[in-house]
Amino acid sequence: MLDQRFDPAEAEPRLYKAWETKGCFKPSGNPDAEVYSIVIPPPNVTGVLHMGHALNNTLQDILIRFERMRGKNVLWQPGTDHAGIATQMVVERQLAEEGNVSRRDMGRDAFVARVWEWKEQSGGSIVNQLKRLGASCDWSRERFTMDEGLSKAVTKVFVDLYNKGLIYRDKRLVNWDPHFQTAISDLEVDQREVNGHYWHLRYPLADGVTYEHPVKDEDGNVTGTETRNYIIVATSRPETMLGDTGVAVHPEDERYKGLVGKFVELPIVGRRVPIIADEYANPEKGSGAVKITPAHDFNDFQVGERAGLAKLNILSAVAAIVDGAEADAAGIPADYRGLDRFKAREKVIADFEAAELLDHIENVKIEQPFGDRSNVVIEPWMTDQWYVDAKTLAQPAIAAVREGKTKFVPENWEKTYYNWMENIQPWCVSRQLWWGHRIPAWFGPPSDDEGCRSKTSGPFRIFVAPTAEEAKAQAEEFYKCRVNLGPDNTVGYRADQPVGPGNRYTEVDLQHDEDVLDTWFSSALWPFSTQGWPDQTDDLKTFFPTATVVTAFDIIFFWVARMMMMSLEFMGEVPFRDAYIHALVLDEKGQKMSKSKGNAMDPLDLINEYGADALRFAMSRLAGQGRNIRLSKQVVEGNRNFATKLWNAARFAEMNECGAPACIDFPTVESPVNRWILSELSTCIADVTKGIEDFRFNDAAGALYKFIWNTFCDWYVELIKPLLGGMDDGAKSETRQVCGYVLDETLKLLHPFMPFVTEELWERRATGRTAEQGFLMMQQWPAFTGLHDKAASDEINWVIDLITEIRSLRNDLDIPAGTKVPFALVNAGDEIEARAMRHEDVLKRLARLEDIAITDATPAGAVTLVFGDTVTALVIADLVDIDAACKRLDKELAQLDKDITSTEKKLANADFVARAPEEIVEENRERVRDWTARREKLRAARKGLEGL
RNA sequence: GGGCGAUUAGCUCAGUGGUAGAGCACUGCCUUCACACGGCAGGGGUCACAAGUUCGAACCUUGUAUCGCCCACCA
Repeated sequence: MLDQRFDPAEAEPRLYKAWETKGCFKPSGNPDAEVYSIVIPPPNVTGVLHMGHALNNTLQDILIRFERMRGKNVLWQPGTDHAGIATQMVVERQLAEEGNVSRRDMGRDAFVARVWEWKEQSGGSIVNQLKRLGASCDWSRERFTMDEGLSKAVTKVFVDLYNKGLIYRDKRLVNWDPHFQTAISDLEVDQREVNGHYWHLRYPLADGVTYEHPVKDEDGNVTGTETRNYIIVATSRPETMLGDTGVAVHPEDERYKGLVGKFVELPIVGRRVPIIADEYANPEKGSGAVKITPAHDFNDFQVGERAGLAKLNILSAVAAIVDGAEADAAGIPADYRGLDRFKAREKVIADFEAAELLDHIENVKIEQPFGDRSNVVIEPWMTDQWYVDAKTLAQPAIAAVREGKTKFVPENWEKTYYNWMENIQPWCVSRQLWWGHRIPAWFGPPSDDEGCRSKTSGPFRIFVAPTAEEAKAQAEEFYKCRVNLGPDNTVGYRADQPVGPGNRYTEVDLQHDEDVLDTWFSSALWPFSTQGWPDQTDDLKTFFPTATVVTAFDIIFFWVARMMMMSLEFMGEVPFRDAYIHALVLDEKGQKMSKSKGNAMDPLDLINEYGADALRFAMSRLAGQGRNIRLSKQVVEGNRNFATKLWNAARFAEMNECGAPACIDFPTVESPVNRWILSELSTCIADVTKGIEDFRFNDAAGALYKFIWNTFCDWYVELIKPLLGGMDDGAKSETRQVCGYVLDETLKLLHPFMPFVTEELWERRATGRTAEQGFLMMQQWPAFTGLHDKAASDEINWVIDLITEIRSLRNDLDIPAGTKVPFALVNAGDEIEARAMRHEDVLKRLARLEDIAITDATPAGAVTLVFGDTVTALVIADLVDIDAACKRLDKELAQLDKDITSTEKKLANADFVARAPEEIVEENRERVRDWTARREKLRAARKGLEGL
């Protein structure tokens, strides 16, 4: 006997373990079956399950369980991502808490060993959390982006791209994160609006130059000019003036035209820098004159390139402090050395103020770049980094989507994809971290006879190879001398080797690049690196390309686009046929959930409280395409209630011995109610199947909710109670079979969404089921082989409508629920009378009727109920509230009058009749006929009431 | 600055040319033998606004307003 409720806390872990132990998550390996594979978006190894993961993996699990039940050879490939910055951060924090030495004191090898240790001990707890959610990944194949195999793939891709000229080293401005002390890619920078200032600084003009500057009154009208021996520039970052190498004005700006070609004398550093004309200067912004710091600003960099200005690094590349070799050349005073950039800012302002060169300060909101993980202001920096030629790789990736080889769902994300891909910038892939894939590049001294492969050649000769030994061999071949592999952790290279005859070195030390690759570089290979590439494994042949990738829109650029590029380059194929882009999970107010806002809901809390099924179904029902999901506790609770409802339906079945039938011979089913529910089931199967196929999870879940609660529980169960309690053994047996069958089929349909409660019920309903049939999750997906019996549907819908009408009337007339009322059909006709008699028990039971009489005249003291246009039925009651009955009729009559009038008006319109499709016109005519007939009957009933 | 999306019942959202829908919340009744995590019955909307196309518009077109998000080099 089933308990009154499902206990998820007890059942879910037990069921999950049973599935996993029995190997249910492994691919079937059936060579005749179609293959269906998904690679999980690898969560960070440091990650904890959040709502986004919960949604993302629920949707994948639905697809996976669905296709598995459809008999496909299914693989859901799991794994985690080494997450360079995040992981390094976690371990460094741990070191600090334990009072240990810092990473730098520890040294690279020891630190990396320590991270691995952390990973083995505490990494990947998210895997267990995914199991709580019910994710049916094949964990025996779990991968990690820093596995040996995946690292091999990463190295190969880097080397190959380098050899193809698609990876190169370049010195240009990068987004420098001063907190983590590494370069980051454009995507890892968030623009945030903050309260800031424009400092309007006076730069004295050199060589005694002066000019006339317009003076404005308070209303902005020019009232005259004043003579100035300075030019004003506005800046939100005053400290960068230390690295200024120019001042730009717009060529058409009348105010400054005369100053182009002149110089300013830069305060503090005393450097002469030119005033140049450049269209970048916007006369409307600030003072119209803009200071140019090419080494610390992306715009200025380009202006500097055009004007041939020097690029002076004034901040140290180790921390955001004023330092570095070039600071000397820039003439920066000694008391600025070692100052933090913001301290330097204060000092610059103070110095300007002291020199009476600070014109004024303006309070403004400014957009500032922040590191998305560090949350500190990004410093644009001139450094040598590795870049991927994304523009070249993007072309086939764009074409593949245009040709429909990969489809985005919903389609509108293709625009976002194109937009980004068509404007893609070089991808900076080197990171100054220790945790990650070390870049397979070795530096040697430059040679005179051949420049190195980087765009700006720099002082290095670069050897890129899969292993140090191969790099060494390359170098020996190149230098024609002895080559040593330099020790790790030494910065730079030894170019101080003696040069021999013929301008050749006699001995060379190679230094392994210190940097590691962007984490997303390895993620981009995930669909094929997890399957054994670069080896041509069976898994690779079987499961690549994958069917679908499921991810949130904020990952399109980071991951989806890059998988497309890498996959097309190295596999010559798209990595997935469909990219399903789902929404973000927001809180009930539509705010993005975040720890700092304190509005984050923990999926594990919800799972503990309501069960994983409830959370999964809640999200599925809300997962409409193109919509964000607003989740609240209340919604999850509602879906837990749904699970209880299903559970109790099964309990009802159990009490009434509705077991699991071996099979149903549909054509032999006799009872209309059973034929009706089988028809409804067919429709439900079609809707759910189509819904999942089309990634319309909310439609599929909605169809199930409606079928189970409204159709099965509210009506079918009630309608069959008389049959189950009746004397007709044939009907009873048939009903038990059909009820059991429909319930079992429903469990299958619901299983991808609510795997636990359905599996539990399947097991508990095992009576009559053979052991070999096994788990519900391994059952075959229901096919559309039920039946569609229109006559049965018409009949049962008639019964349902009649019961509803009578209940409504009873309610309006305040007839107590317990009171049984006599009921009569008046001149209803043979067919209707027969139908009513067939369902006499049900009608009496559900409408709470005393009896059903067949008459040809309205009984005395009765209230008539007009049901449909052919049936006149009536309710007899001793104490009827006449006023209430009249009111009810009047209300409906008023509505009918309104409807009839407006429809008649429509039909009187010649254009409508002439141009609208015939069936629409006929539909309207029929409507008027029905309504008019009904109105006549209602009017008669109204008259009858007045006589009481 | 560019792009995308949204605006339908108190709330969350379906509905893409033919009589406005669901869930939750709300109101009333009901401890009826699967379920009070329940049942039955209700109330509640000029479909943001304006113009246009059409016999007919929540739906198509254009514009406006408000909100949200993404991208973009921080004077």
